[in-house]
Amino acid sequence: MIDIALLRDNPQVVRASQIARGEDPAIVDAVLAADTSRRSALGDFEAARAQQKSLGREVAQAKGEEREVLLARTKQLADQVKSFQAKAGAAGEELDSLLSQIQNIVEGAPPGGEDDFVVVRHVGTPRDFAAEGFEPRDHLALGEGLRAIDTARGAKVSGSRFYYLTGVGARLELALLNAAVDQAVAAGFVPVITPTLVKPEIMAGTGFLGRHADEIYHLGTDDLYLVGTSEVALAGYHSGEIVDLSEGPLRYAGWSACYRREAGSHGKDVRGIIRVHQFHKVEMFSYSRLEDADAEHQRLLAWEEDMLAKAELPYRVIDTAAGDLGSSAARKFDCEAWLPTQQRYLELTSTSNCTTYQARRLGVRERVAGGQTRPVATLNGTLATTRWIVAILENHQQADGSVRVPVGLRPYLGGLEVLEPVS
RNA sequence: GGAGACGUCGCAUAGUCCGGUCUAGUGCGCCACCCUGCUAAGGUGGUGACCCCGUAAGGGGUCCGAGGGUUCAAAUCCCUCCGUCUCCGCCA
Repeated sequence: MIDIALLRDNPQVVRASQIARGEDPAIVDAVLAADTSRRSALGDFEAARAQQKSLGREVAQAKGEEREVLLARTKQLADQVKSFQAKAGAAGEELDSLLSQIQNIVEGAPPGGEDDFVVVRHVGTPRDFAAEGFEPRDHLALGEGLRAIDTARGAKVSGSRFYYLTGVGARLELALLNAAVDQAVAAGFVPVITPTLVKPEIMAGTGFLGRHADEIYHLGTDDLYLVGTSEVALAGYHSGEIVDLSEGPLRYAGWSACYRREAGSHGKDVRGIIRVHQFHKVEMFSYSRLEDADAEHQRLLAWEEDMLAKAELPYRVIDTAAGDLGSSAARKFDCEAWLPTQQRYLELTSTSNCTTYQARRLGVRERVAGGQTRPVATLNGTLATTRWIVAILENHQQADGSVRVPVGLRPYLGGLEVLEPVS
């Protein structure tokens, strides 16, 4: 939810943001009109209600005939109040519905669509497998050789885009996630294991039930949603609360399974575990003051890069274009690791600054000097996911099909230095 | 799954049976000021959220777990739901 006051005072800012995202700017005028009619309806209701209350007090005092006369008047008024209230309610809903369609105001993101990202920097150098004298295997071939990844049985049991991680595969995932949690804790994050089923209002509050609602699993019997990231549960954690940010941002590191329907991605990344329905993720989540949000965003990005350094992966950082931002994000940076067998970069982390968009919907506020409250900013960023296994296997593979374990992960694998194929 | 109790403005609690004087009382906490050479104690006042009108001062409205209903009028009566607790059953 964007700030209606911003829209009233600076409608051109909102229009510009909509245009940058490739969305319809005309909705701004629809909101302004709905706002006007809601205010007028609310005024009618409140005036009538005030009259009803004061008459009610007179009724309580009055006796006999005087009371009868008053009762007749109040009965009439009651109908009027009811009808005004209904009108005001409807006008309010109309406004909310329009306002909630407006996505967060873009801040600093490059204009354009998915392909218009700006590369911020490259870190590390992709290996030259030709010079090393062998053809790199892809992550699934490597994973099968290591008896680490089993997509055939995943499909047998659960369908396409499901998999088993076995042996060193399972251990490697745990190693990654544990390394991520340890790093987060060292940086002051509170580690959290979150619910993965959430109520509709929480899912809607984080902005995931808009355009891409068909990406999300829904349990109809219980009207609960399976989260696609622990961001959802962590954003909901302080919903409806007034939080204290006087000591700096509140930082949580969520550990959870993540579920995605991957509707509309048929035929894309079908091999292996690049794009799957279920995976694990450690996610950083910060509640910060709005004026600290940019700095916090940069910190989240830096922590992501620390993890990538532990995994010893070559990657680039991109500044996502406005048209490719999620509805909640004002700005987003992705870190993409080099994938040798596909000669392309693969997203491993994503950090978004959602400014006050989610907090406004979820009612997360802070108290400021003077006793006033205002919405906080929320930010999130990836520390590790199952997908990282793809990049680690491919980038650290050796000619014999074994895989060198990055030094930073060895403590989490009992000191193991090389993953050896099972013959 | 069954039975029962409970949910009030930071915390604790009154009010609910019997609807209007609740414009929600009180204690604690907190804030400001006063007093006291410091501290403690004491005194006075204040003390929530959200929305609308207004430059402001100020005025008005909504909120007693949530949502409906009855009524001229609901914290109070009725219904549904949610949550917490206790007991029983069942399952890990």
